[in-house]
Amino acid sequence: MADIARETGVSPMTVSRAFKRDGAVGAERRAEILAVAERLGYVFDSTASNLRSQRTDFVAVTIPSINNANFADTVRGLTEGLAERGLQILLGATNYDIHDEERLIEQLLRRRPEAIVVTGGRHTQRARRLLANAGSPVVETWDLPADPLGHVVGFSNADAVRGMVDHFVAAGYRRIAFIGGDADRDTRGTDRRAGFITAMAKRGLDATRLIAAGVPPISMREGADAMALLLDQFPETEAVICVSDLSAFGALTECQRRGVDVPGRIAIAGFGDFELAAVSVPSLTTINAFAIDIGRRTAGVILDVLDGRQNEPAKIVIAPELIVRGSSR
Amino acid sequence: MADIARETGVSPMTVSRAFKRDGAVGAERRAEILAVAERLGYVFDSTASNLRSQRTDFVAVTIPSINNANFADTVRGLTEGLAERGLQILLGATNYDIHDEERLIEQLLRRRPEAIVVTGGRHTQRARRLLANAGSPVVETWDLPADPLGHVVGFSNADAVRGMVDHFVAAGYRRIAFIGGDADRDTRGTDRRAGFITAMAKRGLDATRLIAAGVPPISMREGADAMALLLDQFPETEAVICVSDLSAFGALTECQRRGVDVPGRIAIAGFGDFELAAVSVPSLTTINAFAIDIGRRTAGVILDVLDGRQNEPAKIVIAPELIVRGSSR
DNA sequence: ACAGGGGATGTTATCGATAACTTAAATAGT
DNA sequence: ACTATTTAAGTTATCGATAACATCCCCTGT
Repeated sequence: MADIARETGVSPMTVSRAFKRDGAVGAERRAEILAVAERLGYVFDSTASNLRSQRTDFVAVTIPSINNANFADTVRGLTEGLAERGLQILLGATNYDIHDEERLIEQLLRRRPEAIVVTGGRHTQRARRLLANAGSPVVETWDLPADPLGHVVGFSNADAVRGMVDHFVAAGYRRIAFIGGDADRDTRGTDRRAGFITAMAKRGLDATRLIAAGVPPISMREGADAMALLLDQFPETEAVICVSDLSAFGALTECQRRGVDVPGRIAIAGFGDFELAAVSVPSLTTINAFAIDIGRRTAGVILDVLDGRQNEPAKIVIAPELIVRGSSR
Repeated sequence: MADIARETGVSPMTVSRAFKRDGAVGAERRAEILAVAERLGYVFDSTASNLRSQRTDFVAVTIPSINNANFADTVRGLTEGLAERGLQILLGATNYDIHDEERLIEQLLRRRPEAIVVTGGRHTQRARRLLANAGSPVVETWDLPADPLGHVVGFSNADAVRGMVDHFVAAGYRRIAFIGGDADRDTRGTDRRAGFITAMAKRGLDATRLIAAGVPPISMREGADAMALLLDQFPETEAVICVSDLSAFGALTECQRRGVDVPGRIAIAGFGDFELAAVSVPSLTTINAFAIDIGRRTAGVILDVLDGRQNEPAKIVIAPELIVRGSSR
């Protein structure tokens, strides 16, 4: 900046102002400064700006995996919502592990983000403390934690699956199974299974047809393997709810390989309304959790908080939508 | 740090050293300092560190879309390879648009990354200038640019599709079509189509069965629409190569909806070896571009450059693998 | 016993932009 | 015509860690 200032015959402060949107600089002078900067190949150094202004224009985001269309959609909604204010996403993946999450959160907080968005409401004790002390707004998403750390934009995974069970029972299915992972690593998956069990139990139905298909998040392949197990172990099953559309699709393909009619012999439901679910043959009954809206609404909350329009912890409840398609009645 | 120093009875410099891996601090003293820091709820402030040390421990990465399993895999490979050195990924999406890419690159360079990884070898003139002047190593991936900016880890998209055409011709197919997007936004998609055309032309085969199915990247749905068009316009087609596995799967489902036998009546191939391709029924013939290896190798190049083990521009050529599955002979 | 070397610690100045304050000029208002 | 207000600059000090250099102490070898 000093070079540009010398070249233009102004003070460095004026150069600094020329690089800000609302900087108090005359229009032609600003144009000249920016032209000189471009000619010299100058690129603004935000590390200095970050330190002095105590603003980084980062929003930290943790998601379980970047290779998941649902979370990617949430990130997209966030990115779009925050871009207009010049806020950049600093993204990290937790690999569905709350200890990895703790490490990641600490790393991210060192960068002094303006806000931090986490996926889910279950964290290690230390992660909770770090977030509470961070001084920046915290938003928990994709869940409705009983004891929120700050703001919440999400829904109850358990309730969503309960809705699916209710629908299946109303449609006449009774012997219903659940396919999920074999550990509590993926807290959303665990909540979905819990929702299945309570909904079945409430109606006096057998809630023990549970297939565990590998370490969460389970893949299409694992969904297929799970369906194979299910057909062997519980051949009388009429319908199966899978923890995600990916495993549901895998399960569907296993039926196709075995010549098992879907939905005639067995109905299948997934979760997440991935594009796959709409396109596959048959298309998949599923639950749309409005992933991109979670991102958009989260961005809205963050902007409101940073602009002082929102002071109380926000709680935005997304209502997942049941989508009945060809894989079930 | 000053507070911790006072509390512990050492100088701030010693506290600073205690937070570095190889800092010259006695083991018990370091433990005491870290304990005091934890008790005070101190979180290291990297903004100051970034400025003074002129190191950010960021590696900037631009990908076309985060909602793509291939690019997500590359990011995963990168993340894993760089994590051991404490390097964090700063990720941005270009939306398959080189003008968005230019803006993104400028934004990212302001953060002074240690290196920058871009997807593809086609950039705006200004983006090229920015990258060339950045002073940090540049790696172009997922392509083999004729005029590289720096390091390259990739493969020829055109050659990969040529290999697929060769295979199809060897398998006896002659009337072969290509399904892709309708614009040159996605340069990899454009290269793949070009590879198809030259390979067909070289063999004297009709290379005009080209279906454009919407703005790249084309979705499963658009792949299905494209297959509908193809079956109407060129009903004699024996095989179709799709720009990606997603569109190939969409195309497959359209055949299933219409009762068109795959591969009996028409063969289908995709690109990318997404999990979908291995699981679907029939499974999809495709090309594995080893996305995760691109990420790993790129991480390797970056570490080599930063450690001074690599001074010349690296050119790492990945050999895509043809995977023949049930959707073709 | 003493030079030489390495490990642990302290001191000082600095990274590069900008917040906060001040000043000068221009414009508006009565 | 003269004060009040706005606009466009300049000055100075600072954000918080750390590079670079200096110091001290302990250990080793001869």
